[in-house]
Order: sequence, then structure tokens, then C-alpha cells
Amino acid sequence: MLKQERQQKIIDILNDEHKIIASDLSKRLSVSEDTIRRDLKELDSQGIIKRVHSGALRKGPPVQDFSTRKEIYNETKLNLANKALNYIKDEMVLLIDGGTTNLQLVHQLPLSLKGTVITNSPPIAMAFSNHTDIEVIMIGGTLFKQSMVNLGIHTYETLNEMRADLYIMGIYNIDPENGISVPSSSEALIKRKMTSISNEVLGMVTNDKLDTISNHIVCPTDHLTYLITENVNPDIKRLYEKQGIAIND
Amino acid sequence: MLKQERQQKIIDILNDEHKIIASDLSKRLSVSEDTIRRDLKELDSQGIIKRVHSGALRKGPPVQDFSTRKEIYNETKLNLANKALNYIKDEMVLLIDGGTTNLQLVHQLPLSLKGTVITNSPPIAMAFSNHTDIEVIMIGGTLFKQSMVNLGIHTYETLNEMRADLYIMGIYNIDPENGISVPSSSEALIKRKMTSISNEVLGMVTNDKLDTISNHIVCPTDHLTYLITENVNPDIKRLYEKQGIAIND
DNA sequence: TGCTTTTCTGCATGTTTGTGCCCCCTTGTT
DNA sequence: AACAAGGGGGCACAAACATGCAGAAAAGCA
Repeated sequence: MLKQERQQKIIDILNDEHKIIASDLSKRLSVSEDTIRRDLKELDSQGIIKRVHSGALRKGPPVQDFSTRKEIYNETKLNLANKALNYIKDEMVLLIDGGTTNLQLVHQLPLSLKGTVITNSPPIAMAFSNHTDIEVIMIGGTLFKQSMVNLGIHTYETLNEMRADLYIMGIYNIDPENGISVPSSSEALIKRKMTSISNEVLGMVTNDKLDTISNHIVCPTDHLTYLITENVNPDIKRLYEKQGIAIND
Repeated sequence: MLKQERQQKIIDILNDEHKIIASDLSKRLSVSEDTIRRDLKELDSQGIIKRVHSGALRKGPPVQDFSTRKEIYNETKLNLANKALNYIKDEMVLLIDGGTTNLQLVHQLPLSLKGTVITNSPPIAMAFSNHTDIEVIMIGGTLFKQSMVNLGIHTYETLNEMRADLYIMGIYNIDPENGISVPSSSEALIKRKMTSISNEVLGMVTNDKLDTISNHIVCPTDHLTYLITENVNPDIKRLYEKQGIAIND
């Protein structure tokens, strides 16, 4: 694995998990702790992360702290969310999984929106507390604290009984050839299931993730109905269009 | 747990509770009192907190924060939570439903606690995000936004498959003659079910609720194994004791 | 393709940091 | 004044770290 690639991976992990421990990273990325330390040192000097003894912290507040939710604000994600709003109509049955991008989207939804939301993510569910005309159905399971979603056999089986109009998928990694991938197998399983019970699937990605892969493949990109992003490299855009995926609105 | 992370947590706790006792922090964060003292000393020298004998105080007014946190905090509830801690041991299967008192209790649980937690409340589930040795199982259902718990037939049926050692019940109303009651029938149903699948039941109530009734009866008071409260009117206490309920620790 | 230069990585070394424990002094309480 | 609880400082140990070095991998170049 290239150094640059590895460092991008570290940033991605840190975006999801708000803290990382050098020794853990060493195992996850299969390099020595020395290398990880050098990476962290470098990323810190670039001001991207905050280096601390035994690991590093993300700059900015943790995501799961709900009271600080305003601060997960991010210009790009906000733009994506606003584009996605066009596909969400009253009386839909929405299936929404976890991730900060999805959380951002939910916060942009009009309070007057009517419909049903199915989710396996406690933070997403709570974000609807003020939407009086939305019925929220939570899918239970074993809480996967890293990304704050419920997973496991129970989640899978409950999903079997459900159908949705639109699945709003939180995407970690996507690549035109290999498809959508995530770092954990149990998450991949649930996402795949969610895709299969939904009529349409909508994904949002920042352009820097448009050609990244992770360990576990969820599905090919052509399972997506909509892929929302911005400032796409034309080459990559062409690759996606070859698969019949309309990029952007 | 990283040092920086721990210190941030101390600051957060202090924002909620305006004063902290070193020995309490030691238990909650599962580190020695020496370490806590060093943390407090450090934070004080940075001017972030005010160190005092046996603990620390918040400097200045609380950070403005619209969240429900401040509403949660309450001296009495904190005391109740601390008493309840005595009944919670490692390796237990805990069943916890919603309510601010329960949330308060969860915040007091030592980070090193091991075991399993079953809950139908998203905020309770999320409150365990830092407890690395606790497996959280969320029970799904229809989100009842008023009290942020999942309810309904799906919740009921999932509970059928579960067993717990101790059920920590959030109590709205209790009365020695009429028993425990809540304002909604679906909540009553679920609470009753939870009682039936648990070996022991623990309730916490502030003394002003000790003789109040609501529309829907959950169960008689003698379904409780422990009832924790404080400053009880002796007359009322006698009424409870007549039913075989030990009041206070 | 083959060669050189540069960058990157893992290991070995000695150093620093973080934490718990202990002793003994200080503070607050009764 | 007596006594318990809290606190300072030193010690010890483990984990994390910086550094130098040598071999491997990548990049540049002919």
C-alpha cells in the first residue's frame, strides 16, 4: 500500500471514529507502529489531525455528541444534502442508515415533511424528534459503536419484513469498477440487504472518495439509482456514466 | 482511554454538573484518584477549571447549550443514581428503558463496567458509546418521540426472546396502592413485558412522585425488587414497607 | 530494459510519558 | 484536639516515542 493511500485511509478512519490509537492502526493497516507514528506526525504538521500521546484525535468535535451537532457542519456535505433533497417527497417510505453525511441531510429536511422513516441508526432516529409528521421505525440489533448503527442477525431479519421507496445510503468508499465498499463485513451485509428491499437507492459522496476501496464490498455501483457528488474529475465521471449511473442531479 | 479524551470528558462533565468530586470521577472514568488529581491540576493550570479541595468547580457560567443536558442534571437524580450503582455489577445483563433519570444513571456508570445492556431507548444506547466492554442490544420498534423509546408490537415480540438480570425502570408515577403508572398505554404494555422478563426490577423516584397516578397502570409496586428514593415522608414510607418494598438502599 | 538516486519502511537503541502505588504531610470535620 | 479524607512528591514499571541505520521499494533516467 502506498504511503499516500495509507494516510488518506487514516484520515478517513479518523473522520468516522474521532480518535485513533497508533497501535490499533498498525494492526489495521498492517504496517509497523513506527510508520504509523511517522504518518501521524506528518498529518499533524499539516494541521489535518491532532497528535496526542498514543494516538491522534480528529480536529473538531466528536460526531456522536448530539448537543454539538451544529458543528458537524461542513460546506461540501451541506451542498450534497441540498441536492439530495430534490429526491425526497412527502408520503415516501425512506430507509436511512448511519453516517455523518446522512445526519447532515436529515437536519436539512423540512419539519413539515410527511412520511415514514426506517433506520438502524440511533442518532438518525433522534434527529427526527421535531418532525411531527414522520413516523420513525427503528430497526434493532447489536449496536456497532464505531458508526452508531445496529447490526447483526436481528437487524437482518427485521429488514426482511420491510420495504422502502428510497434508501439513502451512507457511503464510505466507492469505486467505479469494484463498487461500494465498507470496512466491516457486518455493515456490508446490512447495507446489501437494505439495497435489496428498496425501490431506489441514493448515495452521496464527496469527490475525494469516488475511487477508493475498502475491505468489504457491498454491491456494484449500478445498484445505485442516484449518485450525488460535486466537482467530479471528468475522467472518473465518464467511468461512472459508462455504468449507467447519472452523476450529480 | 486516551489522556486527552479523559480530560475532555472531565470538562464536559463539569459543564453539566458545575462541581465534581475527584473520588467520583475516579470511579466513573475507571482510573486511579491520583490520575484524576493530576488531570485536575493540569486543567486548572490551563485555567480551564477551578481546583478545590476534594474536586473541582466550573469556571464561569456554563457554555450556552440548548440541549436537554442541563434539564437532565439535577442534584437529587444524581444522588439516586449513585445509590443505584450499588446494585449494578460486572457481567450482568441489564435491561434499561428510557427517561432522564436512567440517562443520568448511565452517565454515572464506570467506563470499565463489563456486561450486556438491552434497551429500547436510542439516547440510552448512545450513552454507552464510550463503554468498550458493554455490548449494547437495541430493541427496535416505533419511535415514541415524546419519551424517546421504541414501542409497539415489534418491540413486544423482540422482548419475548430476551431475558435480563436486572431491569432498571424509568418511573413516571408510583403510588403504594395503585402501583406504577404511565401516561400512555403502549408504554405501559412494554414496561409490563420488561418486568416479566427480568429477574429483578429496580426503580428510582424522587419523593414528590411517590404518591402520584397516571392513566395507565404498569404493575403493582410489589413487582419492584428495589425502590430507590430519598427524603421520604415517613407515612408514605410505611405504606410501601407494608407491601414488602425496601425503600432506599 | 537496466541502472542510479531517492524515498520509504522496519528494527534496535535509548529516552520520555503516563499511570498506579506508597509514604507522609495538609486540610477539613466533628 | 483527634481523626479521616484529600493531596504532594517520589518511585517503578510499562507503554509510547525519537533517532539512526540498513535494506527494500519506488521513482527517475538513459
